[in-house]
Amino acid sequence: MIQIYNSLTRKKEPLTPIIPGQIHLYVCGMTVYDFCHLGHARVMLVFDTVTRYLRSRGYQVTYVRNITDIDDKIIQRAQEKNEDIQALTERFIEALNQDALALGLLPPDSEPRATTHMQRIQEMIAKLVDRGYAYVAKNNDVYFRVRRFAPYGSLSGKTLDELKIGARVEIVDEKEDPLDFVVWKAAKPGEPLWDSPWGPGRPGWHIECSAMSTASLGNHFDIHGGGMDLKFPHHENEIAQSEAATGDKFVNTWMHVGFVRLNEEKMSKSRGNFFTVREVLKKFDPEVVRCFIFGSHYRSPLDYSDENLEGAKAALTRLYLALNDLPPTNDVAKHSNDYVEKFHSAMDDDFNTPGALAVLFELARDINKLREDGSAEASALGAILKQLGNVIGLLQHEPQKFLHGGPTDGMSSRQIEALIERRAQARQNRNWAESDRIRDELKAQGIILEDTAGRTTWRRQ
RNA sequence: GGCUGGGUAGCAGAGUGGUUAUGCAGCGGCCUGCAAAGCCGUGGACGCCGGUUCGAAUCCGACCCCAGCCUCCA
Repeated sequence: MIQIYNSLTRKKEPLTPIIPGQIHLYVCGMTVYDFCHLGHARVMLVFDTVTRYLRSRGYQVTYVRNITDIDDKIIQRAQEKNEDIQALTERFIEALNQDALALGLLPPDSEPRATTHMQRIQEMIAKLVDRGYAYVAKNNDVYFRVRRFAPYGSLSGKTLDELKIGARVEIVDEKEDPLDFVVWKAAKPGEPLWDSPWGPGRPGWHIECSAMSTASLGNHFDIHGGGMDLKFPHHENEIAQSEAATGDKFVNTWMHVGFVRLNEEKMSKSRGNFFTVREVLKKFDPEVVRCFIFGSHYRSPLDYSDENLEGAKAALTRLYLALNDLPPTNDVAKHSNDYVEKFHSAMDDDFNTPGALAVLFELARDINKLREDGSAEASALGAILKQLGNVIGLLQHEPQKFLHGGPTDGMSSRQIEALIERRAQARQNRNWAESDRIRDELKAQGIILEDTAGRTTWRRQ
């Protein structure tokens, strides 16, 4: 039984699909005015793995990840750069696609964009206005009437009065209540606009996701995900708008991914303390990034540092070393089900990837042991290791390709192998001084040699 | 101030009312020309104070500390 922690109830709950065997999943994706950083990568990797895992367990998953391509920040950035808004968003959507590909993310089943959902957005706003949940203010903005929606605050655990005490919201005279939020913004000079029954303008951010998610997955769907920082107000507002407009329950399970931190501080665009995906991938293999992200639970904070990435690399190298040079086999390992069950029980428990990784390390150890005993069963266990690794997007390379991979500015394979050949001759002549000199020379270039079973293998540090 | 999440061995990081997490690092051994990798063994932990219990790091209560949200943010 798969259990997922639901932010709405603050409890782990059994996954019970609305339509048996199917999971409809919506994730708030990027606002495209800059490159993805590691925080975005974490969210995308987590839901990539949620999707992969649920599919491996037999669910038919529909994974929708939206693109916010109209928003204050985008307009602001376009003005700063003196660039056309659409040119700017297209540029960063292309960058997003490159990063997603580099990270080995499965493409979502659909990637709706806010700008292509204007009709749906306006239909929802019209319903909200009709039903008295939203009102047109004197400045022609349309606001959601927060006090009209009784459950408001249930996701974030706040009451309206608590919110009011700490309110930092912009005071707009036109609002009936300072906590009311905008669903349609009247056009300002120089800003992009769409015609609407309330005059020319553009949608508020929150209504975009309400419209895109319900358009893609129906009024009521299984899982909605995003970063922790979206819980309030974004997701709280989505619930209010969607349920007020459709009259249906919106989402069963809310999943929120913890922050990536840098020096104990949240990594974020507004603070400017972030590493982009492309910067990190210059230094580390995408699977190393995956291994780093999955080394902690998706809801916990995760501290980025080069040391921690190096640790993930060492861990992943251990797994690949266990798989390296295993002869192929069609045999099935005797105890394979034990490992698979253990892996599943970790993942079934709210996607406990660190627990799942621990099973992979157990497998690696048992493979190494069987190898030492000269048992042919090592290969069969290797197949299980690879299969389970693949479920979370790891161990997809040929082991040798991973071990030989790394910075492309170093020595070429040919140069390395020539030196290994020279060293082999020295060793044959029991010229240990020369042999060790060559090994040290390679070490200085980040190449590790291993003499095993009468031959020498190498890998990049 | 309110709300949310967290404090686990040198570091990272799961989990659990009594029995090995796991990875990196340490120590001892095996293997090796020496290494590396690997295997075996091993030390070291659950923020503080109370309570419940035969037994709590795990449950309950208070407290301290950290991060985040309450304005845009994944």
